[in-house]
Amino acid sequence: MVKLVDVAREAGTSVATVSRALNNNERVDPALAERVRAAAAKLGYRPNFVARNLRRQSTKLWLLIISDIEIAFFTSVARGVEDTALKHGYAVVLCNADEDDHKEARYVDLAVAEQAAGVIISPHSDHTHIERLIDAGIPVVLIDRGLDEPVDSVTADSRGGAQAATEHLLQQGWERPACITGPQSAQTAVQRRLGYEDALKSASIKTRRVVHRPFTIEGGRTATAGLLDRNRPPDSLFVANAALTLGVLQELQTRGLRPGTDIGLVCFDDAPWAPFIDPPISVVSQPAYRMGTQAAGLLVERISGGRDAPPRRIVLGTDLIVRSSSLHPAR
Amino acid sequence: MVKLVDVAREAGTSVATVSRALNNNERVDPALAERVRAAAAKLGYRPNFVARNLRRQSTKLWLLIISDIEIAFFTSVARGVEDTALKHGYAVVLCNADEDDHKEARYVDLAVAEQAAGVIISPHSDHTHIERLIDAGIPVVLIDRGLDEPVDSVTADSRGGAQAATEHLLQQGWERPACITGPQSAQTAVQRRLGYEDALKSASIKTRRVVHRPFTIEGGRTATAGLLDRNRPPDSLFVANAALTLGVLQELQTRGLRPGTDIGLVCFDDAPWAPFIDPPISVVSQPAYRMGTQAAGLLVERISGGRDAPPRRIVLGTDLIVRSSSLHPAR
DNA sequence: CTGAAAGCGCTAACAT
DNA sequence: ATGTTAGCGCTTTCAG
Repeated sequence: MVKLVDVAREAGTSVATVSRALNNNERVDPALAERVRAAAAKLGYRPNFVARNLRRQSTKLWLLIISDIEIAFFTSVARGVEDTALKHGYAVVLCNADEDDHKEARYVDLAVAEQAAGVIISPHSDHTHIERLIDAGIPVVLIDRGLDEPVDSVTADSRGGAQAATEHLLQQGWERPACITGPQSAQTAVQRRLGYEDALKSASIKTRRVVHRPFTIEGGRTATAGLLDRNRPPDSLFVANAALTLGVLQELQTRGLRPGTDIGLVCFDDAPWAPFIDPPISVVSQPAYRMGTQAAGLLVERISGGRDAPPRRIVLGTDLIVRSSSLHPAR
Repeated sequence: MVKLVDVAREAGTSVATVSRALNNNERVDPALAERVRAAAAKLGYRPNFVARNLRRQSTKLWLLIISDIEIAFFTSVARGVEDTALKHGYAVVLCNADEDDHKEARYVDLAVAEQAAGVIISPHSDHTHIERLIDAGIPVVLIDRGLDEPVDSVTADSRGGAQAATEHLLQQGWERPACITGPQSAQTAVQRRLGYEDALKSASIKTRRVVHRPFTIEGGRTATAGLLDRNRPPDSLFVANAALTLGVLQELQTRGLRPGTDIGLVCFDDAPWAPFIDPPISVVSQPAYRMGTQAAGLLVERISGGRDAPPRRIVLGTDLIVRSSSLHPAR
């Protein structure tokens, strides 16, 4: 490993000058600086971030802790975060917490141990993790899911989107909707359920038909099976995310039920494949990429600007995109 | 920030003892050790990895550098890597290089600067990055794409899979296939093209009809449009990944062409949505998760075992899954 | 079994 | 403008 002192010797100067020249923020004689850069290049010098970080007591690294890497929504968010981070000189690494408080804790520990410059996280349910970050003085912004903590956050209007989707189903003429949503521990899952119930309430429908499952394909499959095996099965479904939807589709196919003909279907998240399903799926679309850029923007401000500024909560709207799966055959 | 010396004071001992007690690898008096642990807990001590890493000159961190986070294949790989890494005490963070040599270079720099314990990477095209890692003494294993470098790698048999897919198309009775693949710079893209051409050769078909595009939805769309606008358009398509496939589907839908009826279609990668498309898509399936676990296993061995052991190249087989999109209507 | 002290590579006072 | 040096928090000899 070639280090500063080696470069200094090669360039015939001191480590301090080399450090200054290479970080080209201090005034150092242009000719000398050039000699230093040449020496560094010749020796193939690479700064040791570990040492630098220890000395500076700060890094240029963000951790983006998401709850499930296999959900397309989060990968779009990640893109947004990344693009913005890059512009401001931060590197961002992704951590997959997998809807698991334990794994999430591991990554939070990693963030404080590595002295991350900031963290963007879609928290599962354990708010103590967020507090740990705050205690360690690491700026945090929540994404996708808010918490009661006084922290910056960027979320989509899950409740409103769910309500709109359900109302659409009802307007189409479907009469016995059901809601398949994520685990009680995930804020988005309950918000979407609440929005669904808001719509039922407005329509004076008493029967709720709500089922909570993990946000997985398997969860969607078993939820659908359970619902359809009831005495009075639902005639339509509001599904709270794309993974669940895949499971719903699977179970429907198994039973020979066709969305839009035999059963109404609206889903949260506009997955890229939604338009090509048979029939095309009606969805509630979230501005995932923009959520990422906004969260990153908030983090940048929090880091450089006012550490003590009041927390900001950004809530972005959702769009209902009607395709065929939600259309009632009688109309 | 509470540090070792604080814990030492609280426990009435020295930093050395605290360090030993907390890393519980040295022989230290059980009673004292207990007192130290209590003090650490009371003060909420968290080790500073930056300092530890600087001293140890090593970390427990892996970087997984993938070429596109939005491709489901890579997210499955990531799961596999992660699960295995965890078992061996490593934390893994994901880096999205986005099929961009520049971004890839940034993350490679990050790996050496942060002294990563190991790197798993699906290289784009620039083998100098790999060399940089090797020069820095960081164990590397390639995934998805091999290179000529003497490094461990885990890949799928892209060429064989592509050949099988194309032969299947031909056996079905399609006569004028075309191939939509990724950029020339991606090894998988050319391997799949080669497999496609192998099949044509065996069938004595001279017209190649190959188009290279970025591995994106937009790439698939424009490729399809270009192909269909030719004088003698193809009657069937072999598509080299899932993102491209989405674009193909889009363009086909726009033109009112139905796969399996108007045009044959087989794709690489068994995306979770493939069975639910109208009609269900025939695919070549790669064992993504297993590729991840195998790569991680290789890395563990490389780190702990023989640094100088000869490189191992693992090639996993692929499966052709026939659904409806590839079936010829005349049969 | 425990403590004192050196030093990982770098940056930032401080001195010149 | 440049050099000298202390020290970031930790681990690990080396003494005791």
